[in-house]
Amino acid sequence: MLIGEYLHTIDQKNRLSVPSKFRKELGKIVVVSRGLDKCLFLYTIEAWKKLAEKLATELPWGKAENRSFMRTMIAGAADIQIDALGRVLLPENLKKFASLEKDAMVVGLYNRVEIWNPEIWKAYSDSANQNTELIAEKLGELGMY
Amino acid sequence: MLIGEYLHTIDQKNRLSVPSKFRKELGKIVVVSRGLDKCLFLYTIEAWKKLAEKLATELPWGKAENRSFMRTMIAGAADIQIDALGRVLLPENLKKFASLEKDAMVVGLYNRVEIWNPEIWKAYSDSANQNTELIAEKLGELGMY
DNA sequence: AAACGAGGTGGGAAAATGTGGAAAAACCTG
DNA sequence: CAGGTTTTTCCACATTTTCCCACCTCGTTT
Repeated sequence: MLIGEYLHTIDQKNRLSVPSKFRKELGKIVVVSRGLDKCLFLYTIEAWKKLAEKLATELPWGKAENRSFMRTMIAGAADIQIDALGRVLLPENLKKFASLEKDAMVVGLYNRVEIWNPEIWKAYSDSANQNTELIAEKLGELGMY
Repeated sequence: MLIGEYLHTIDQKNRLSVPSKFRKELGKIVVVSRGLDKCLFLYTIEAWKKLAEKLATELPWGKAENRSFMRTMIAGAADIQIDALGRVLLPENLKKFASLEKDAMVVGLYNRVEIWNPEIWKAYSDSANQNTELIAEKLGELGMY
């Protein structure tokens, strides 16, 4: 179970430490792809295969936006080996896609990890937190109170 | 059943004692997440997994508000091991979220624990107590006389 | 009232983690 | 094939986190 926020730095060689709490679950090789909302998605191989299959079988090809979504997710993906010290090497194109520079916010989302530019993340989560009623409503729907 | 209010201190290392009465019920590992009204929610790992599973599998990410809610709840949470002396280590981001500094009010609410800044808690419960009529009314609605 | 025990608090030592850089290997190019 | 450049592997440091122990306070017991 991948949860939590971690602020890490990207060094001159484009290496980024994976939070140690995530390493065991992620394994040695992961898949990084373009995500939604200007961040990167990082999956285990298994989770990625499931997702890709779902996309390929369940997403109707008729809609242009679906084709576009699939292409960005799958074509832009790269399988990356986590090095001996628990770091991933970010490809230049993905780094640019997510506006990543010196720092990165690494967040766990249950079955995937997202990598954000910290400033964009802050702006995003600040605006999300202002929506208290929405959160309360959703929590209620889920039976958490 | 988790009930009662306890005023505890957060030490320099961000550790907070869980009231001993709660420990048995909570188990060794808990999840702390952003709650409502600027407090933190503390769940058992089982309760949390149910919620996270629902979030991850049932909420379609097509909708932006679902993604936002997921990120708030899951990324803004932390799984924490209760140490040998019954303390939890609060992550910096959650501490900030709930405006926690030196002291914390730890409150049992039947099936979850809430962690409050004591001043906010006081203000909140004071204002709640002024609404005696409202409380009475709610009790009535629930069929409690 | 002293002794005792349980619960809460604080701090030090040891281990783990994150980061930067050097050495080695692979790659490309002229 | 040599030279230079990039990529990968490895090592070392510093900081953070984790683990462990000692103390203090408060309430209860003898």
